[in-house]
Amino acid sequence: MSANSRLTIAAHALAWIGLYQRQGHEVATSEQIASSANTNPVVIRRLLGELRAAGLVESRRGVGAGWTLTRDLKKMTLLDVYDAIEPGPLFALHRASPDEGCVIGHGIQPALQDVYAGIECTVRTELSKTTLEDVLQAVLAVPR
Amino acid sequence: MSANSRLTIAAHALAWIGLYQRQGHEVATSEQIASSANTNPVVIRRLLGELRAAGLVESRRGVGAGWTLTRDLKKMTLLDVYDAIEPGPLFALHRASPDEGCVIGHGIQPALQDVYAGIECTVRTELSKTTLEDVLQAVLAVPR
DNA sequence: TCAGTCGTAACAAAGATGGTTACTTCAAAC
DNA sequence: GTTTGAAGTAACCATCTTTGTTACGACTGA
Repeated sequence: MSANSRLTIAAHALAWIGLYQRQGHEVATSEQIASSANTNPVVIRRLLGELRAAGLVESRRGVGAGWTLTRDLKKMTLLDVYDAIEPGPLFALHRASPDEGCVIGHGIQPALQDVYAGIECTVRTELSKTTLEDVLQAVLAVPR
Repeated sequence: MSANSRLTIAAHALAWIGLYQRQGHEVATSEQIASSANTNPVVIRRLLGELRAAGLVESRRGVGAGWTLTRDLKKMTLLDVYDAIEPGPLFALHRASPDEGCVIGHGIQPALQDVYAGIECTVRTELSKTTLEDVLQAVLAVPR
């Protein structure tokens, strides 16, 4: 597995809902999205549930239920999605606290924390540059 | 666990060896490093083994055995370490291939691949800006 | 009342990471 | 040649994350 594909699936789902709505449909079902992404509807519902908590999508229940976007894809960036579904940092510090009696053990965590913070900052900046509309247009631009 | 701490432990080990050598010692043992990082010597040997494969450190066996740097910490960046120990990409594509019959399913992977490649590129650039000497100096600068 | 879809719990499978033990191999020192 | 200390490495386990799957309750429009 190595890396995780949650950002990929979330972007897939949002682009799918956006295109579907643009074609005149009101709501998209987790079943439809799962079929396109080749995964299980529950996986989609779980992921969209997190996006809903972040205010990116809404869901309706009952007959004719499904998912809708809360705002245009132009106003949604990959950073919004990332923040909604990725809780932890890119790099972790020590699992167990290093030896405070050792010079290295004492200073290594603050030292690395600064470096890691800088990297996370640039990643976030990069993610914020791409909107889901950019993603959708790039998808549509791929030749068949 | 969430994220992984391999880069952290590797940087810790390299800084430790570097400082130890600077203090006049020839070789550092996995036992000593593990004690400072509060982990198991085998974990250190495994990690240093990968760094050795990348040419960053050397090991000697027999009595008085241990680990040495192959070059100065100034000429070693976090990117060198990252490349030595992190095989996979930051973000993964779909685990199972999406539906090629669907417009989104067909174009989503090339579209996201471009975005992800750009992000990896900036992360690598950031990592290459910090040398292990920078890390060691930052460690030594932390007040007791 | 019915039917369709979300909401969610529960569980399993798989992979990554890290910890531990145990044994082999090596090379310097004696 | 024997001893000794440390690397090399296999094996196993525990934990965590992610993903897939089944099952069933909750909701709501027709």
